[in-house]
Amino acid sequence: MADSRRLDRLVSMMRRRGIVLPSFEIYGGVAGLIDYGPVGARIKRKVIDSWINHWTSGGDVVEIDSPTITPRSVLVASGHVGEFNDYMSECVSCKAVFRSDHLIEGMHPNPDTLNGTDLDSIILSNNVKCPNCGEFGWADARPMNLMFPTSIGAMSNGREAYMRPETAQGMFMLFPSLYRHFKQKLPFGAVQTGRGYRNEISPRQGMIRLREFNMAELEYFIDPLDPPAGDLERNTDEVLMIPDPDGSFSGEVHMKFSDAYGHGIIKHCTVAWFMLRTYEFLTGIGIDSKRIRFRQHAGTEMAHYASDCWDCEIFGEYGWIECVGIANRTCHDLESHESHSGTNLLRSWRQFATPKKITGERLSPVGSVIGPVFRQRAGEVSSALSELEEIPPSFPFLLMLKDGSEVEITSDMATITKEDRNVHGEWFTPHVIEPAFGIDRIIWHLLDHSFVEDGKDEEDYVTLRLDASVSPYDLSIMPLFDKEGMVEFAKELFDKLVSLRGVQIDLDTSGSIGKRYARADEIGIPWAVTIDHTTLEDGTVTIRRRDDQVQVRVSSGDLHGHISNSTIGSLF
RNA sequence: GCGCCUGUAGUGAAGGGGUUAUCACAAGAGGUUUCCAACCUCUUGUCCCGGGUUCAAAUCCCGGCGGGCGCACCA
Repeated sequence: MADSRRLDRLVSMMRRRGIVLPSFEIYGGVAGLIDYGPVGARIKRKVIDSWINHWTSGGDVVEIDSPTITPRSVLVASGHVGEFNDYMSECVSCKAVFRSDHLIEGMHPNPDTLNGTDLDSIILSNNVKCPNCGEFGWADARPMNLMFPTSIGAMSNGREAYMRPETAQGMFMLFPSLYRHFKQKLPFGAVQTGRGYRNEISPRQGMIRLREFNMAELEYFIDPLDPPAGDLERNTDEVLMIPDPDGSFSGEVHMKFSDAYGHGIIKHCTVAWFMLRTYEFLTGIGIDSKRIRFRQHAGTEMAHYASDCWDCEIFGEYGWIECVGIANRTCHDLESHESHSGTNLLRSWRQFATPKKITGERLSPVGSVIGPVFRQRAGEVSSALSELEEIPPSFPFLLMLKDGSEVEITSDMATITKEDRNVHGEWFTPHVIEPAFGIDRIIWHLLDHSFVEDGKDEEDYVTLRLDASVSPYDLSIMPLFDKEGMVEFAKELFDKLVSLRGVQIDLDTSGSIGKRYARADEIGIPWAVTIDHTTLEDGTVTIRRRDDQVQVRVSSGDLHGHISNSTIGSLF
């Protein structure tokens, strides 16, 4: 954060050129909401497309898309309703606000399970002091809900719902379909990009903390007994990592991913693999590798669902900012959704290498006795009997039914049968490894790292050195002058090139040629094609490389081929 | 949410209780020009919103909204 004016100039440029701007500005604006303008929206589209392609090109990951409106019950099961409903207490003398459960740390075994009244009485009876001013007066604890509530249905009695705080739940909901799609074989994954919502208390730092934000998440489902990993040797960069300070390593280390896993810093091989893939993605779209680091969460700051967690942080004008979270969510989500929804569809079958021979004893209900004794409940009793895993040592005994009630079973109600059977496999709940990307934060750092100012002729000349994969236009076409048919030639060339699939061309005919190069450089267009007199004679054009202004001359036919193959760089 | 600072064309700034609010760059039209923000002419466009004080408010006061920083919160 050396030059605070650089931040101002970057933000000004982003507004002026239509990259990122405040939303609803003519009505005064809304904190925490931003617009991507005409140029920014193209950059964002390219970043998201690169991201989806990065994860799905291996064939084991598919893209899905699910609603942002999410029924309350889903978010109760996921833990978000509890987690995002913290109570806050306000000091009456200095107006400072604190999380109520943090104030009574150590005074109750589970402070985060308490309601407002309980919290208030514990605060009162323990004479809790305000950490800020030292006074003892507290206002009633009030819930702070970071989720946007809404309701499904136009009338007031609609079903309770929230705008999703993350996209991950959509992938969990779709697990049965994914399981079928992948022929019932782990591992597999699903990605989703889209909006997430968090009603932040005070959004800050431009587009870093937003109330509505773009996220991109991958949920990768694995067998915990057979965790997959790719080739960790394939990237040999020494990457900055900050291991859990409570672990055996402390401080910073520079290490290859394979070594960090080998030394036990990264605990899970799939997590290590996704950290490597994350690093490849970020550097691939132009994030400076020297400004990337991975930080392991300490046990105390772990999100409620995660058992091991790494942040990928990127350094920019706001310091180190978390842009990606890579978490081992274990079986928490799927298991919780199974129990809350009452389904048993969120599991996977694990085939044993060799079938296991089970020999054991089982109770067989005697219908002729159970029927007359239990009447309507006879069916429940019978199934509970045959599902008993351990046979009680003696009769009579008490049998617990599904509804929690107990019945007495006498020896004439069941016979003991021996059974031998082959078990070929078992059902289990898959574990989930989740890389979650904050797209807006990544775009910010792309712009930050690309924003280069150099004083040509004592002027601030701005070049956005975006990687071609994320630049808003593939190239800019500029007729040198507006005469002798140069503009007409440029328009024909434009029409030919934009007919190519996915190619975006900028056509700029106004102002001097130098001004047009400057305009194109400022929004990061990597190539500028100039139409000049020679073009009119032999059909060749010049291509100028943004980052060093070097030009080459090619036929317009060659240009066509190189554009469609994204191989313009090979001409230089 | 609290405290301090702050809000003037697209961007950056100057000014300021009283005629039509100023400048640079940017943008548009035309001219000129044989490749890096050149030049000439013309043009478009601004005092965050609401209330108050006043003969008169963009200017002073209050509130809201937005922005920056610190605290708190959050990942």
